Amino acid sequence: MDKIKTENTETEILKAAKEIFQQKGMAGARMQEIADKAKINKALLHYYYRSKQLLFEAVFKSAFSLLAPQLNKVLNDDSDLFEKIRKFTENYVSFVIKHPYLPNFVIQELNKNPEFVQKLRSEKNFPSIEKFKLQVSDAINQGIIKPIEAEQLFINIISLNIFPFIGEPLLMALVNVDKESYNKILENRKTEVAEFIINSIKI
Amino acid sequence: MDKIKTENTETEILKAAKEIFQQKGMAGARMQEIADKAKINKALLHYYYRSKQLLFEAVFKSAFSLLAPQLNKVLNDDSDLFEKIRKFTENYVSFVIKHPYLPNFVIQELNKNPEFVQKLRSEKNFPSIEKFKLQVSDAINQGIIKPIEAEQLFINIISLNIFPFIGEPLLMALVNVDKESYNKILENRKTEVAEFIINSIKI
DNA sequence: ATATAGTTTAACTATTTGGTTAACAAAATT
DNA sequence: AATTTTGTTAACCAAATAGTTAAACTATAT
Repeated sequence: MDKIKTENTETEILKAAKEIFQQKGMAGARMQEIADKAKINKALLHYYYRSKQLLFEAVFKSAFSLLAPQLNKVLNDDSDLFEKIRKFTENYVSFVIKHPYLPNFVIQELNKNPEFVQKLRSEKNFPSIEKFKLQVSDAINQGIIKPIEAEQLFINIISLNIFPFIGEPLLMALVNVDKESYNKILENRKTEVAEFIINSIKI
Repeated sequence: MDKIKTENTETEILKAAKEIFQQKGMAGARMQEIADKAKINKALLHYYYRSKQLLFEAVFKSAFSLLAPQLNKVLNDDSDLFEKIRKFTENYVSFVIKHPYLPNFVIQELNKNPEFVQKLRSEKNFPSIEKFKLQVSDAINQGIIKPIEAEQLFINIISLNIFPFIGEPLLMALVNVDKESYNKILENRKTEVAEFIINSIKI
């Protein structure tokens, strides 16, 4: 089947490109290396994706479309605030174990290319904070949590969950543990982080 | 003066190299661009630093030696735990405003080159967590704070302080504010973050 | 004044790298 | 069965890029 063969090749390329781009970034990635990993000729990369830039954009969009639903779990989920924080924290660790380089990749390339954000924003499913804001102010009015700006709380949640992965090599060195122990620490954070946040805001 | 002239050129190169490497990373930086920024011929870069790799290492070490004392403020300062958290948080924001690309640069290059950590570890002034551990367990024993592992608390402090800068483009988009408003949010974090942490752990 | 050591440049080289071309192979279409 | 379309490759090209060389220049010491 032609269709199947094509789809396989195209998927193979995207898979290989993801690995290389996410590990080395746009600037550090080499088309030849991607071709090798996909076990095809370099010209085929250009046949399917025209240029390094376009291949990169395909990888980037695909990465972001995996990350966005994760973020939406904090922002646009209907569950109760505390429950939401607990679920997100628990899920996020599992997510990053499946896609270890992904969050770092997205953040890194956004830093080097802040105008990308505009492109992402216009797309559907781009996470919005509005609902979360309402939920936080409701919880404050109902006396469930102490006054805090929703933006600050959101940044705290995201920071506590994402940074331990992005800063892994640095944190491992500072905390002075090996990979195995660090993984245990991360595993513990599945519950630890949520309780840390809830402790801070609950009345 | 010969000496002064040499030192100026060498310093000019390092200054230019810092800017370029910290913004674009090892892979994205171009020797020509560094030479242009330092207003010298490209051959002079090699005269003073032999290779891109060596120039990069000079920049990296210099960057880390600025970051290390900041981290030591949480780890090896003598002040009281709460006071320490407040001071660190306050200082860190000012530090990053002075060196916007620095923390991201260090973390990014460590991710792409985890073996760098070994080189850094052996150097003096490499931050150690031991003192902080004692301080936390003392505070727990004295009933000042709830039980928490020092490692987890440390990771939380660092995450809450560093990530808002590293994730700036992403967070700005998610929180849906412009640069000016985001800067205000960061400014507020100077006190906000410390209180968030202390609220969570104090009894 | 002159030798000497250090500094700087223009021009060059070798290699890497993204991208192209032309020929070939395999399917799909007629 | 013939032809068109799609997929794949080896060989090639031009631009970019790290690094080199040799000569010129500058300042200091002799």
